[in-house]
Amino acid sequence: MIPFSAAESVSAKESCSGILALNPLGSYVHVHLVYHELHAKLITTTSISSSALFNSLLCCYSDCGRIDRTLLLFSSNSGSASRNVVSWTSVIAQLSRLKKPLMTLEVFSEMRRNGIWPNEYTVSAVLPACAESKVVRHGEQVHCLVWKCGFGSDLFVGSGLVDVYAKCGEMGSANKVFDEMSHKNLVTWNSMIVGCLRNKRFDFCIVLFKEVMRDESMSPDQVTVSSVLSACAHVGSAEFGRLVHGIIIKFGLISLDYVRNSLMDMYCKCGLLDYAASTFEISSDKDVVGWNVMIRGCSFSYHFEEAYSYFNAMKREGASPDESSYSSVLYACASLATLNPGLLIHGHIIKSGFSKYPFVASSLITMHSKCGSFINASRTFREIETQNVVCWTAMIAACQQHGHAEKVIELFDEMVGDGIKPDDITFICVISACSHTGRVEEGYKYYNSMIHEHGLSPRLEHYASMVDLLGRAGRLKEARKFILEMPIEPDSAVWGALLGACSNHGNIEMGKEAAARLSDMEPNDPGNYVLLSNMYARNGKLKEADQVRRLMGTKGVKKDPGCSWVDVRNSTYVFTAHDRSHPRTDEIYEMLQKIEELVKKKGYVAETRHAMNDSDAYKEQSLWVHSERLALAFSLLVLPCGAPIQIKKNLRTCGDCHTVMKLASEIFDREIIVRDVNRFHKFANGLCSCKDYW
DNA sequence: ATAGGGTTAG
Repeated sequence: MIPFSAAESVSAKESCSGILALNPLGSYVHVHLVYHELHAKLITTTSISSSALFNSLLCCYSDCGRIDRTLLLFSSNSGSASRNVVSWTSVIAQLSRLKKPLMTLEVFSEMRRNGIWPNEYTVSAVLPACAESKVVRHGEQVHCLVWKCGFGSDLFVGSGLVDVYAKCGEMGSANKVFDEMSHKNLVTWNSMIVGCLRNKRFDFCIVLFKEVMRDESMSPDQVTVSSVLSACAHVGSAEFGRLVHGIIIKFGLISLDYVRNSLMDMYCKCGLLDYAASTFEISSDKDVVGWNVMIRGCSFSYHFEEAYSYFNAMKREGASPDESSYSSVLYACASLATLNPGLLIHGHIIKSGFSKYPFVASSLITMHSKCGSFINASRTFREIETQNVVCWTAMIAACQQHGHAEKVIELFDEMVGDGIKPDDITFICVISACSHTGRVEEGYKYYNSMIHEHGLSPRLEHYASMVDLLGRAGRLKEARKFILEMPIEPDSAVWGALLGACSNHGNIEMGKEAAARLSDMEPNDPGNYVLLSNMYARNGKLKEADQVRRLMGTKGVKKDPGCSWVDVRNSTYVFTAHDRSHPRTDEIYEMLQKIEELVKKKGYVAETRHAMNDSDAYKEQSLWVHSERLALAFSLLVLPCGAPIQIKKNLRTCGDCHTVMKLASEIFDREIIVRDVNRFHKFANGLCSCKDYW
């Protein structure tokens, strides 16, 4: 047996470090074996009495990425005097770096129970774990220790404390620590900027950034600029974003992936797709996040086809899509509402094995649902191994979208039975389903259970859904009372729901009140004027209706044109009202006339309440050039007999058109569905040649 | 020590 003195061991350790330094990559296994031999010798010779030796060995295992070994070595020496503050700190820092906040805090308090006081390094190691735990109490306790030990002026400790308070949402405390720090460096400022970002204080984020720029002793780094760009994206300030772009170039940060991707994201979210694209073009090596920013970014500007082609370009250039890429491209496919591209992506996902990821799976469900295939959506849902809330909610939404209200409730109960906690969006779907099918009491029941059983506080969207629920059922007074008793300020969606209900149930007085509130909030929103005008028109007050329309004219408020589109083979054909741009327009109008005759024979009478000028004949005529009817005529003309017809719309379809579609479905004996897909979806007027996107 | 992209609704 070789006698082993502490001094010899330390030098042995140093030679091991030498090996590690010589082989920075790839030889961890080898080094690890050397440490094992060393460790074995130590055990067989003597107890590890030197703390320097003990701590070195702890560090060695850490360097080899063997936290299991570190913990084993550490706990097997629990009685040893060599476990000093440095060894505790070493273990704490390792656990903290591995993002195991609860274990880190557990070891930290065990250290305190052992009567060991932390040093500055221990505190800076444990603070990220406090931040990660999101429990402010943990941070506060460490803060107390900082006071007791007098570490308050340490730069690392101070920056760590700012970070803890900011991540726990305590911006007041973060600000206080920040202000009281006598020395600050860029990391301190960055922690504060990042904190504001996380707490949605975007304006303050920009203010702090300006202060960093004014201070000549500091230069912004990639963290500073990425964070401030994210703030610009959130407030939609392209002007300041462009300024930051200049600063990035000036400080030579443009070559960094992080920075470029944040810049592109900012431009996308501010609607400047071209700027984003040209920044992306100059990247020599495009990483996966960059591609993802562009794929998602196109959808922000409703350029869904472009999003799809970015995805294809990404594959062509050999980059590997990740979960984020698939979720983003599926969002674009869902918005296109055309099944083909979505099916192709689904194929890629199955091949690459990504279908088991919940993010991807929920996007798949939504894509199938919005592209019209409820069966595909349910099949996808059932094939997921572990469904999370978002998957369940996506499926519940799919049932809602396809009019299966009973299934919504069935699924919701099943989900809760499976121990999955519903979130705020789940409840919006469930309440909407109740609303559309007149289940007022059930809707109320779910609303109350959301608050009392599931501990969620209602947001504006929930209030709007509840007003819609009551309003649709004609319980207008209750709906109004509900609004007045809301604990938060109602928004336009809430008042809009009431106005819509007043219009449907002919309560002009209450409708006027809602409209007045709406015009205070959104004086330039065309939808509100249309709602009000329609309310007057359908309740026989044509003069007032006309006045509202005139007011729109004088104020220069314009309604977006409605359009409908159908997919035939690999092309999408778009129609607006009065559209005559298609080469087969004559045939389309002939077919339209034929439909009109046939539905009239079946007892159709035009509902002319909405239109308000001139004679009934004129009003009826204007109904017959609605875009969905043109799309219907076109589909009957070009699709094979018996093939189902799916018409998509960007705006809400009127009741009269629904009647026509229902009758036509009986007459022609085929499935005819009109779906309101995406009210933001804008196509160019007339025929849309859909290029070679799919 | 601090940092970029994503899922579900209307």
